[in-house]
Amino acid sequence: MSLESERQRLSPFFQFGQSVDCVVFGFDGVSLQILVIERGAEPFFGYEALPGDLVRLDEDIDEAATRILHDLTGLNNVFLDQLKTFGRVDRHPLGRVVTTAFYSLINQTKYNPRPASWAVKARWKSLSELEEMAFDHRELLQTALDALQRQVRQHPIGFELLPEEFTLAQLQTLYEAVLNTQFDKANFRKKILSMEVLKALDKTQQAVRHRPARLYRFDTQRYTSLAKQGFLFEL
Amino acid sequence: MSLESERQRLSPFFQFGQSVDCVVFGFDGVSLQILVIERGAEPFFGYEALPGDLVRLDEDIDEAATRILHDLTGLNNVFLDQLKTFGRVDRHPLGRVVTTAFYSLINQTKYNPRPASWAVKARWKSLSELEEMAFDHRELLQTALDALQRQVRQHPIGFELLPEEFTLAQLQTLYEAVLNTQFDKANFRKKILSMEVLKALDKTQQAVRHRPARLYRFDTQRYTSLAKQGFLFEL
DNA sequence: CCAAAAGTGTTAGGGGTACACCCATGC
DNA sequence: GCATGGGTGTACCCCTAACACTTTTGG
Repeated sequence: MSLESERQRLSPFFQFGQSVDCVVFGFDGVSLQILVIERGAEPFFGYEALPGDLVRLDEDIDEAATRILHDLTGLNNVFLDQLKTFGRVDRHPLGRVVTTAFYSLINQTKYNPRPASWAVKARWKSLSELEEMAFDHRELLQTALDALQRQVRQHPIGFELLPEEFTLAQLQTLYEAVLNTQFDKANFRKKILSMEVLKALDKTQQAVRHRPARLYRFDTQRYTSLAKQGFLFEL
Repeated sequence: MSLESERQRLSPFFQFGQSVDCVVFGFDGVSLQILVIERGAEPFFGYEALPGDLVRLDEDIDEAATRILHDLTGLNNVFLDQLKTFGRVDRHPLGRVVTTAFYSLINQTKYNPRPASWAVKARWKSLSELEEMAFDHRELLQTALDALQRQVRQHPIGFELLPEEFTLAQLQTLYEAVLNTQFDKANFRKKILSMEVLKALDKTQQAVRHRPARLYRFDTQRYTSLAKQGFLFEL
């Protein structure tokens, strides 16, 4: 059987739509938030949804996710990772659309709202504020949350949510918000510092009415070289 | 804009093919193996490939994976988990095909070879025996291996690869093969037994020319109830 | 008795937990 | 000085790694 005859035989299968949806996490210093848009097109016009779009025929799936994130936030080089693909037959009213969910962590201090063509507006919402969502987006979100809680303990990705310079207390608050737990201050500090992936700066907080905290920066190079030697980030 | 006009506007996007590929792991008592087929159709006729097929328009993606596995092995209710979706524009010569990779763990003693329509034949190969593979299947395989090594340490999935009744030595050998390491016998036993997820049977090995080992069985119920209380399987 | 693998006990050290305490700043 | 959070030291406990040892079978 030739390539061309196979193409003919299989052509009825080529009727899928492929989309990409992004779960974008941010942190406002107190609680974990996600970026939602209000849909500006049918179906689910006016509903809250995750930012996403159909993938173009000449576009890699990863590229599509990067494009969506850039259109929405104006940011490049943000943390972006594939999560899972959702392919229930009836998940989209317009036809057979398979969606691949991505999750992204962004530093809220760098965020520039930029409603894209498919969105009326975008805004941050904490998890408790969320209303009904379009499609199966609630399920995608829950999957992303589970993944984040798993990943954040085993990979140094929490830093993506903080400003480049941060205090250990901010870092601890972030972990407590994401994991929904409490850590002992002394032990948290010892653990994170013992990994030697933070660079202590000669700077402190300004204008606080208590002893100012030292600022730190995540040392990407150091982490990369440790990781090559088998070092595992944990908790 | 109505639903119907949206359907019209978006129809040019609905030209994707969606496929599913399965990385099926097995264990022969010595080393980790995967199930490969020899392709019986173009493209890549005659090449080794992962078992997979195009998803039908009226079929969920998960269903397609289950179908493929059943057609190939005759087995139902096997461990099957989604891995990752591969969507490079040029990954398939016949057109734009996005594939979702799954990985599966099966008990080789239950396996019934059953070459499906799309395969000339299926066979077990250890990792070192693998030759060039069709499409980007080598990449899918590597991703599956990484996932397996991560998952097997944090979830009690190794048992899926063993007979229902097994010795602790078999279990240790399995872990050593998957993770490519060595464990101290005494410590391995203490660790696994301390989790209390194995049921000790009043049976031993037969016809071995040394002291016969006790047989164990994974206690699914026990694990489920422990997991609900926050217990985490580890190593 | 010997070989081979099953199965157990002991010890030393590292890492985590709990908790008490001191330090620097603004007001 | 006081309130507020930053930052540190210590004692205990458990888990783990390392390793030596005993047990049970077939031949």
